[in-house]
Amino acid sequence: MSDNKKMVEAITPIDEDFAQWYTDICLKAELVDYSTVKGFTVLRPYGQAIWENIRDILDGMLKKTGHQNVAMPMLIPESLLQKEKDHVVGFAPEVAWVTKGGSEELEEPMCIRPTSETLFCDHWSRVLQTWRQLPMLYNQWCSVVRWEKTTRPFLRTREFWWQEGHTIHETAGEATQEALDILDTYAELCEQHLSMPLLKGQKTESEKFAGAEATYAIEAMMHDGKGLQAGTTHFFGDGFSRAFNVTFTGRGGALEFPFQSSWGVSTRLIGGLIMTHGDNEGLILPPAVAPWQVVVVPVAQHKEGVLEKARALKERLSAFCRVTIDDSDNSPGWKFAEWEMKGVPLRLEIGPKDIEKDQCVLVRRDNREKTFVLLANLETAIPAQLDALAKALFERAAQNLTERTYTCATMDEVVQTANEKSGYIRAMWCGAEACEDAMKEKGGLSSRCIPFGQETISDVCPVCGKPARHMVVWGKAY
RNA sequence: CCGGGUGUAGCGCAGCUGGUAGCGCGCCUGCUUUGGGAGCAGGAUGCCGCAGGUUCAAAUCCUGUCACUCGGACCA
Repeated sequence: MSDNKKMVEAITPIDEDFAQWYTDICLKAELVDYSTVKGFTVLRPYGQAIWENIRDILDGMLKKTGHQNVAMPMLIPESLLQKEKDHVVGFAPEVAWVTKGGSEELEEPMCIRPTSETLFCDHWSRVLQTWRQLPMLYNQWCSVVRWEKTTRPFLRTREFWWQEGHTIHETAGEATQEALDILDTYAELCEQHLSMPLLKGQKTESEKFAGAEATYAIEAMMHDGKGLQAGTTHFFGDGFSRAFNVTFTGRGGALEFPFQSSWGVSTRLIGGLIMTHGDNEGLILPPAVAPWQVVVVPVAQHKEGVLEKARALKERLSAFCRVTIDDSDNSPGWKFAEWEMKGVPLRLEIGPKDIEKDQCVLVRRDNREKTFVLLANLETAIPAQLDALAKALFERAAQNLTERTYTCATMDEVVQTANEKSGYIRAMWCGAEACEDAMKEKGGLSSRCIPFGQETISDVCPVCGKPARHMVVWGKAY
């Protein structure tokens, strides 16, 4: 009963100010702290633990499909960055430079990697000799730096943590297939483990990665209807190979250039989790990546035997789930609120009344549903509830994605929908960049992707009236 | 980068017609409590974002700067 005011003060209501609500959660759930340098954040233990869980899942998938981890240098000499033209034009405005070593001016400035294509290519140009070495399927977990103007925790920070995969192949077909396969891997990570439904598709020319021939993306939708590019994969053709003179002797004896792919997902996924699943009580974490899947909260813990029982339970549960116990001096109500803020999927309450009956109370974070469970049944009840919660999160997000996806045939419809609704708009497109710009000007929309599942809404581009070439999903994005 | 807002104790804020800093929460100690953010008593905590300037005197006025935040532009 006591103090709902505290809750209200603690976190901005989600419907009142979504952006502020998001920032509040990042801080109140103790995921991040700001550092003294603009745009750089500290990943606190709880945030880092989520990232490590995401990392471990994806790392396992990548290794299963033959990828190997490597570690590249952090600095890129200016001359190396310059080698691929489109690439340098795309990244030059946002790189940070190192110009001094100790007190000595460097002969050549070096940038802190914004991404490592150039480093991988430089390396391959030295080690690749024969087709027998192909494909090379490399990946690295690292942080990169991009000097962004506007920053927000997880979504856009000047330094962020990610994995970047880089592969080279004998043929263009294999490299393209790699980009598409990894897109599926990302989709599996998001949908199966993060309970985030997605749209898969190809990026338009203007949204493509600097230096790529084709960029593919998974696009998620946040609770407020804005899009989030959750991951991208790229097919480079042999552009980088040629620029960096990466060659191998082919099966026929001729010198050839390998075809290349690269791909990445980052700590931005954590931002996606927050904005997909969170509510007014705080974060809600999918069990697969929750640092704690269950929190044991003893009730009336000073009473004879309660704490001992709770601790024993925690030990028992640790055999099959990630579990912690809150045996601090705080009141039960305080603990409930605190662990809800942190998004722990299941709460297990145990007090004197339960102990008498050999039971406990399980409370689901997403709907606060309480169930009394016999202690003997926990080994089956907990996994079942975690599973049900993961599915419910996915369903809720999928419904949001479906309900907020609108279909428009004319420009009037597009503009009206963009003004009145928040979400994705499916509309046809002729392929001209000018029409993309017009969507931005008139509706504030950018092309999210050309989805793999194409449909024909009309025969013409709503902007210019010329024959339509693709159905594009448009939206406002983070 | 452009525009709005904000920097005072760990958090939220008051003090801003100049006179050397306060409230609530939290924190520490003790006792009582414990099924939705517990109660009482006692206690500790400040380079008032930073740097200059005006003044006998600056949290307060002026200038600059840094950071956070919201919106826009830009952008993986």
